[in-house]
Amino acid sequence: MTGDSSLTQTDADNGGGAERISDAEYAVMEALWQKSPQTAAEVCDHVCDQRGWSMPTVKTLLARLVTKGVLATQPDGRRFLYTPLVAREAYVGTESRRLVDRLFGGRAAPLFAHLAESEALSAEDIAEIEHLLRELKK
Amino acid sequence: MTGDSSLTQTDADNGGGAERISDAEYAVMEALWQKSPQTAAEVCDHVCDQRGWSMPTVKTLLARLVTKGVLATQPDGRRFLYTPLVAREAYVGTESRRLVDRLFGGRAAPLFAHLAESEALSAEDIAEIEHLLRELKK
DNA sequence: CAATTCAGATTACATCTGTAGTCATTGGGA
DNA sequence: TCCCAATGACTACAGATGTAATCTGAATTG
Repeated sequence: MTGDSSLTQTDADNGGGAERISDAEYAVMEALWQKSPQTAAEVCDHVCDQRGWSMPTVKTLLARLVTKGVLATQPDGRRFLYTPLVAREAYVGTESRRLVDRLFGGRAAPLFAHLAESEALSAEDIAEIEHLLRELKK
Repeated sequence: MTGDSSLTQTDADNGGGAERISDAEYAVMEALWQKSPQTAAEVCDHVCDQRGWSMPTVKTLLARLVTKGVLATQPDGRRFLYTPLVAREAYVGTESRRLVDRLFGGRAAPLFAHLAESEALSAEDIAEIEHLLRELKK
């Protein structure tokens, strides 16, 4: 399973999975996680308004993400199609764990407690979490 | 209640509470949250080994934190005592919310679900969370 | 009282980030 | 066929960050 199709990935962080994605870069990833592949122009349609960016900015961010090895490019005529190489799930997982590790000594309960205390939990959230707990105990 | 003691705070982010604390800076804050006030040397004792830093590095970080308005200084003879101006609670709250907003659309339940799925929840965590839930419902 | 030393202040510098401008190429329409 | 418009590549540049060296002034000590 070496060459599926023709996605090109710049060898960057294969393996460790470090390569942090910055705030601005994250916005671009969001767009691509919602739908991919997309051209730079399409990505811009999704984010330029929202963030007040111009095309060059998006181009730069896309390029950086390719360099970081989290986006793959695929030539499509004269332009490129961009596809995420890391799943949103993975990213979200890494970031969540980072936070829990840093701020709560790796324990999730204190985070939960904190959210509860700061009233960041809606009734819905609570109901949903109870449900999840029941699932977990099965 | 204007002049309690003689803490000096550089006017920086009074009000908004933005002023992000960087990763390295966070390590310094951790030390001061554990015990304060402390001198630069004491802080270094706590973090220099851990992070492989030298005194100058700690000094720089302390200075930046003072500029950012999250540390207060208090002269003590020829040196300074540093004290956090923002509580750990507050910081942790802000950062948690940031994550939940960015990654989970502001909902805590999906975060919880994610932690559950990725087995980041220990049995202890679960028990504790159940307990918290019961508290919440009272 | 002078020299050493310690602490803060200033300066340094590479990299990362945010945000863009400009250049060069190339496919498509006049 | 030739020029224009679109597109990726390269360059730019200020501010944040990580990490530290050096300068400077004052306290300690012989």
